[in-house]
Amino acid sequence: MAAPPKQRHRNRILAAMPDSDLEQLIPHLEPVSLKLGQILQMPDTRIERVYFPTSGIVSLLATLEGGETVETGVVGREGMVGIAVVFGVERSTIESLVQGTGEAMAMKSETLRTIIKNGGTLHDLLLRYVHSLFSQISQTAACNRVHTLNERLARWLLLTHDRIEKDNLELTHEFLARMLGTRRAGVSVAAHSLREAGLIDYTRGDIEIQNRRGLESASCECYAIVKTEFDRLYHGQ
Amino acid sequence: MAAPPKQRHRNRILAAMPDSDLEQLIPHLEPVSLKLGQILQMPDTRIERVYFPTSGIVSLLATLEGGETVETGVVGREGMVGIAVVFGVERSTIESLVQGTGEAMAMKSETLRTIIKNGGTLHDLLLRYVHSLFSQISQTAACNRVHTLNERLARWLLLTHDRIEKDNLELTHEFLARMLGTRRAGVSVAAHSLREAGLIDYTRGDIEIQNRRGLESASCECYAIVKTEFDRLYHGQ
DNA sequence: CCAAGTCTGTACGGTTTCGAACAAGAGTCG
DNA sequence: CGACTCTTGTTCGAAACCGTACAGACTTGG
Repeated sequence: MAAPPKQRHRNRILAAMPDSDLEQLIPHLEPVSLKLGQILQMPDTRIERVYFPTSGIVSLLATLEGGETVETGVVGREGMVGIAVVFGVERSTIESLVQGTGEAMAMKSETLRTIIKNGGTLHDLLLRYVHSLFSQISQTAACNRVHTLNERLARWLLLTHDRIEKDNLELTHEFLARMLGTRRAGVSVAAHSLREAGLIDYTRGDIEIQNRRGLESASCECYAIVKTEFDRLYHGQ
Repeated sequence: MAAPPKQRHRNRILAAMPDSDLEQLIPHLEPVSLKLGQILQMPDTRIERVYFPTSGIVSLLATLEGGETVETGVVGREGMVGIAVVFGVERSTIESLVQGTGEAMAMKSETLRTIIKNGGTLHDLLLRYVHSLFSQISQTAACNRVHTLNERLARWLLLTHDRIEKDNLELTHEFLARMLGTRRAGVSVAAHSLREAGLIDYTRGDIEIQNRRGLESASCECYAIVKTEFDRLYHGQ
């Protein structure tokens, strides 16, 4: 039972394809659900499928010795999970973890490889997407170096808010700590101060965005930079 | 006056191309020298040319408000400067700065775009290279978050040493600070402690690697991870 | 050879974050 | 309901690093 066409097009990459090209893809796309905490791709493991999210959000994580993790990028319905396949490699050091429940259209890596082998619309779209992701990761690298936890938390909430498309995020401080590469206690303190400022509210495992504008000024410049680059992706240069 | 073929092949991407393909490229390649401190690409500015270094080393920098910079990746003779062109975009937020004097083969962005439009060997090689670069930047993002300045300095020296292919690096603490996204004074202290440990020696503007093994243990895991991913690039998976 | 500029050594108090720990509230399940 | 687990609040001293400043050593140019 295939998903309705509308659902399919919620992914921005698929949506940007001409109907004729998209129709060739459809037989190879399978709707799957993305469950919170699900690992779509393990580090250093063969990538079997790629995912075009239609809702929900996926974190790209770098893993360090001792099991510590740091988020380096996020993928929502503007992108695809499994870009290594576009590069023609079978595995990568990055872990892909579902951070917000949702749905996606999945495709076998092998199929994608065949389809993009000789260029074409999808290939072009994916490469442009890779550019945005590249910008995002670079900015994250700089951000992690120089900005405070408060700023980074605000940035993270904004980036996630943009992708999840609702006002409440179901996640714990512990989870946030693993994304931000810091201690749970640190997140609690930072979240507390954002709450004090009236920017967010939360109870256990549920954070609510209350004042986006406020969050934007509490955040570092990195949010705006990454957002600009993503907007450019789908609205020309 | 064209550079001798041998010089040309010092760039690993070009070296990996079959002779027949490479010959088609040669007319479009122009030898240029890379001078310390030279900016090959400015952020948010149209990328006119791409560079295949044959020696020397180029830093990829993220720029922050207030002019602070943080290095997110490095390119030596294993790669190409200007990957945004591969993605089909004209500009990126990244600045490319020559960090070690050397030489490169340059090509017009427009030419590269035409050549790789319909796939081909160069396209495949570039994509695989992008994967390595991707790994490097992701790792840097995580590294910047969790590792100490001492560890990161050791890592940086090793990555640079691998690319510069000589034992002395001509650069000041001030320069290193801009790469590592920290204070000059901080670098001086860290460098001092590496010298105390007998791993490096230096006078003003000149750092000498004295004990690679030692540096490797002083460095964080990130060096090994990035190196492994690059080695894989040119020696199969 | 002297003056000016550049580079490194080092110090200061202050901020951010760390690692670790314990308390208390909220939900869950028998 | 009570025991248990999960989540958040909060504290402690310690570490890393910050911004700033100044001194001294080295280099360069007149």
